[in-house]
Amino acid sequence: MSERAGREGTRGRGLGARHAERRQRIAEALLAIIDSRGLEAAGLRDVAREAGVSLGAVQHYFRSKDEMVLFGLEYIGKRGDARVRRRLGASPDALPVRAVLRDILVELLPADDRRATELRIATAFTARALVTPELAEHLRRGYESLHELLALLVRRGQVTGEIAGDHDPDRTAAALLALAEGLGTHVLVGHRDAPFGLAVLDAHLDLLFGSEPSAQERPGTRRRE
Amino acid sequence: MSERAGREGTRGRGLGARHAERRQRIAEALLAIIDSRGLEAAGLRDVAREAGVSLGAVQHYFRSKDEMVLFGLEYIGKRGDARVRRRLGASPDALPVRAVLRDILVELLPADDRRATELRIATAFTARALVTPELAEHLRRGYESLHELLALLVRRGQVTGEIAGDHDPDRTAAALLALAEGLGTHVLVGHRDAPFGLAVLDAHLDLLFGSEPSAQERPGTRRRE
DNA sequence: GGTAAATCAATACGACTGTACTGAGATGTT
DNA sequence: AACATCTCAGTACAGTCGTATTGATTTACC
Repeated sequence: MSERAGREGTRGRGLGARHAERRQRIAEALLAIIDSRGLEAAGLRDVAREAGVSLGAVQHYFRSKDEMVLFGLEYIGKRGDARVRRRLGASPDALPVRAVLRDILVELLPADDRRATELRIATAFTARALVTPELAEHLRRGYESLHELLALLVRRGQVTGEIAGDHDPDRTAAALLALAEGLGTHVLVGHRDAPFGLAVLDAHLDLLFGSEPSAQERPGTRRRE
Repeated sequence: MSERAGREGTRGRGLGARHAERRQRIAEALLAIIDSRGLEAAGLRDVAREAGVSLGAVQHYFRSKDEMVLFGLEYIGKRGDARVRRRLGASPDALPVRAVLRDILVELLPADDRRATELRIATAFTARALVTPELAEHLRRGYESLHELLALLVRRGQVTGEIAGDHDPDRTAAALLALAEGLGTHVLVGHRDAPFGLAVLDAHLDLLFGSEPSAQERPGTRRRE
C-alpha cells in the first residue's frame, strides 16, 4: 500500500513537501478516535496507532497535543466549509431560496454516518471550547461565517418575495441555525430520529415561508397577502 | 465551620442518616469543577479538595468515578426539574400559554450565572453521553419529560385558540426545545449574547402564536428600525 | 561526498490517574 | 461492655498521560 511510489504528489519536490499531507493524515486519525471514543479518550499514543505511525512521528508534526487538537478542529471546519461551498456553487441563483436554505441546514442533521460522525466531533469540540478560550474563538468564527451565509439567503428570499419582509434577517438566520443545531443534538443522542428532525425543520420552513404546508409550487409569483 | 452541631437534619437518627446529604455535597463539588474546568479535568482528588473532604471520603460515597459522574447528572437534572415544576405550580392555568411556554424556554438560555453554569454542565454531559450509553439514556429521559411538558402546553394553546390548530404539537414542541437549546449553546460559546437569544426566541413565538410582533405588551422584544 | 534538514522510532521521565487496601475514630445497637 | 457499622484519612500501586531526548535513516541541495 505504499502510495509514495507514484510521486505525482501535490508538490513533490523539496524537503518537507509531504508535511501538510502527513498532518492531515494524523488529524484524520484524531477525528476518528474522537468520533468513536470521545475527545478526552484521544491520547497521543492512540492517535499514533490509529494513523499507523509512531508516537515520535506524531510529536514531530505537532509540537503539543493542544496544537494537534486545534489543527483537528480547523481541519474538520475546512472540510465542512468546502462541502457547503461546493453545494452552493452547484446551484447559485436558479433554485428557490428555500431549497438552498434547506440543503445547508440539512447538513447539520445526522442523517447518515458521515454527518453523524462530523456532528459528534463538533459536539466534542464545543464541550471543550467551553473551557478552552482558544477553541471557542475558532468555533465562533465558524458560526459567524455560517450565520452570514444564512442571513444573506434570508435577505435574498425577501427580495424574491419568498419570505415576508417583516422578518429580521439576522434573527431569522440565527433561529434557523439554532434550530438545526438543536435538532442535530437531539438526533445525535437518540432522543429523536433523523426523519423526525427533517420534518421539524420543514415545518419551521413552512412557517417562515408563509406557505401552506409542503411547497410544490413555483416561486417568484408569490406575494405577501 | 462545623455545621453538624445543629442537628436539625432531615432525618438525623440512625447510622448512615447523612449519607444522601454527603453525596449531594460531593456532587455539587463535582459540578462546580465541571463548570469551571470541564468534565475531563474533574479528577477524584480535585472533587475531594473542592468538597473539603479527603479522597477516601469520596471513595466511600461513590464506588467508582463513573458512579459519581452519573449521580452528578441525575442530581443536576432533578434540580432543573424541581425548578421548572415550581415555576409551573406557581402559575397553573391563569396565565396565557405563551407566557408559561416562554418561562420554561428562557430557562434554557444562559441569561445569568446560574443558568450559564447549568448549561455548561449540561453541555459537558451531552458530549460525554455521545460515548457513554448509560449517560445517553439518562439524557434521553430528561429530554422526553421536557418534551412532553412542552407538547402539552402547545395543545393547551390550541384549545385556548392562542396557537393555530394546524400545527402538529409534537413537532412544534420539538422545534421549541431544539431552538432554545441551540440558542443556549450559541450564547454559551459567545457567538451571541443573551438578549439576542431572547429576541430570537420571542420572534419565534410571534411566528408560532400568529400575533403581530408584540410592540406594546411584552418587554424584551425590540423592534429595529 | 559533504552538509543540513526532515523524518520518525525508541526510550525515559515525572506527574497524574482511578482503584484498592489498611486502620483508626465515631456512632449506634445489643 | 461488646460489637458492628459508618465514616473517612492515609498510603500504595499499577497504569497512562504529555513531553523531552537521543539517535538512526532518509532526502535534498551544494
